[in-house]
Amino acid sequence: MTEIRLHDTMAREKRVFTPADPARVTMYVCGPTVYNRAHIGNARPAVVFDVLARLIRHVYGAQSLVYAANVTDVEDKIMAAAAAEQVPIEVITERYGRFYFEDLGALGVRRPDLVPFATGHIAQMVAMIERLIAAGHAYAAEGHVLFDVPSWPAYGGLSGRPMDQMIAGARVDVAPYKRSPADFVLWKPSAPEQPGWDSPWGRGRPGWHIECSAMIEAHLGETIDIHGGGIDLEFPHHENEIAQSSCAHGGAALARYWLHNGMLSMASNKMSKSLGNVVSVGELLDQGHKGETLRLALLLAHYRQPLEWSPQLVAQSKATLDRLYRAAGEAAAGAPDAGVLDALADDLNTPLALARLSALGDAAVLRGSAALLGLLGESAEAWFQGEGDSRIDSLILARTEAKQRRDFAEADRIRADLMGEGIVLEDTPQGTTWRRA
RNA sequence: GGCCCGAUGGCGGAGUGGUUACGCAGAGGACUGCAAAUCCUUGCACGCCGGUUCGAUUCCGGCUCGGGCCUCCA
Repeated sequence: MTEIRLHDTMAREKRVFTPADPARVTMYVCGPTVYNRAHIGNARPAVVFDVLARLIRHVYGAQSLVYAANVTDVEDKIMAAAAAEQVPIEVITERYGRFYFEDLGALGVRRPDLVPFATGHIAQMVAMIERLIAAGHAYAAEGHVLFDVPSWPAYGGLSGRPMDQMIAGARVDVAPYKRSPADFVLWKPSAPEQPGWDSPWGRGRPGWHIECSAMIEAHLGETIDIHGGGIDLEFPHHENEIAQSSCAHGGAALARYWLHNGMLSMASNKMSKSLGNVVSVGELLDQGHKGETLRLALLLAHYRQPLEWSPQLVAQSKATLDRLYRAAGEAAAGAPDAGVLDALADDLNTPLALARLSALGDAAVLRGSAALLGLLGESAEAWFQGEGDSRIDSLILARTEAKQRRDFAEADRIRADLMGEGIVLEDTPQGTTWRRA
């Protein structure tokens, strides 16, 4: 069996991956807060962990993996978006939740096995909070419930931040109801016009971190194999998840391997809505880029490295796919190449896997290997031509006839006109084909 | 200020204690009516300063630069 090695953020090194139960590998990845259209940076973890899911299924069996990714559908930004449109939050979350999965689908991302929504798990969150209070790790104060960070000495292990230093370094105004500046909210009160649920602490809503802990427990268990997400979630989100889950489970580890993808940048800064340097997946698709081109662009760099998004990156991705599809032709997928598989098994080294992919000579092996990356999923004809076009076909016929009577001026004029439309003609021994540039 | 990560050729991007991938772009050639595609050939790099070593791009330290995070926030 192929040995998978993964870089574990907790251990800060690559470790051999050994699932607790190879027949049921559990993976959880933090998903989106659905209040607007996903940008291409948001798509990176989805694509990266989709590749990991494909790899695990290849190695351990198609039915071996239980992959869950949440949707946060109650959060202050959602409330703000709903207020701006004067609609209930469900209108916002339903709309952007659907966009999210449409966009990811275009990128070839398979829907995770489980997609839990936060609002569907309020009861589990309340129950977990009650257990944390009973265990002495949380306390209620002024309608809030806070996690008592000093009660959990191991806090900070993932991000490498000693607790005392964080308390000393707190630079924001500390809410008066907090016992320690490091304490974080598990539950907060809702004003009458805000979405809320009844709880032992009054009508309110959950804090951001508790939803992941509760949904992981509900769907995957106390200790999962892999927990993933963007590196920007390492602290505080994942640190807080660990504290909540470990304290609710008698100290049991939340995850055995922690994986974090690097950030996508644009104009040399992290792509983020607050900075405004974003480009949405929808925009890119509307510009005519194929989803697969965007997917490959995200896989051109190793997942832990930062990646600068640029038109050149997309162009390179497109050129690479053109070449791979030419090599793949209409072959059916065969068994994947061992070199490609090994590259992916080595902490998802997609750049090395792609280099080895380029060197493959057998079209069937190429198809099968690319499938591990979720690439080359369509026929070469569909990739290059899309839908049939009778107008172009007739122009090609006219050009062929011109060539036959050696009227090259006319033939070149037709070719140049089509080139102006972004249609490239290629003469082969079997006749003339066309593709979009 | 604190914690963490990174620095490879025009661009993207692997990897390695000693012969330094691969892709894109570029150059030359073959092929073509001319192109395109394809094939062949080819130029171009390991941030700076020390240390360890027979030998460092690779290990260690410092520096510089860049990026991420620093708690109900993105």
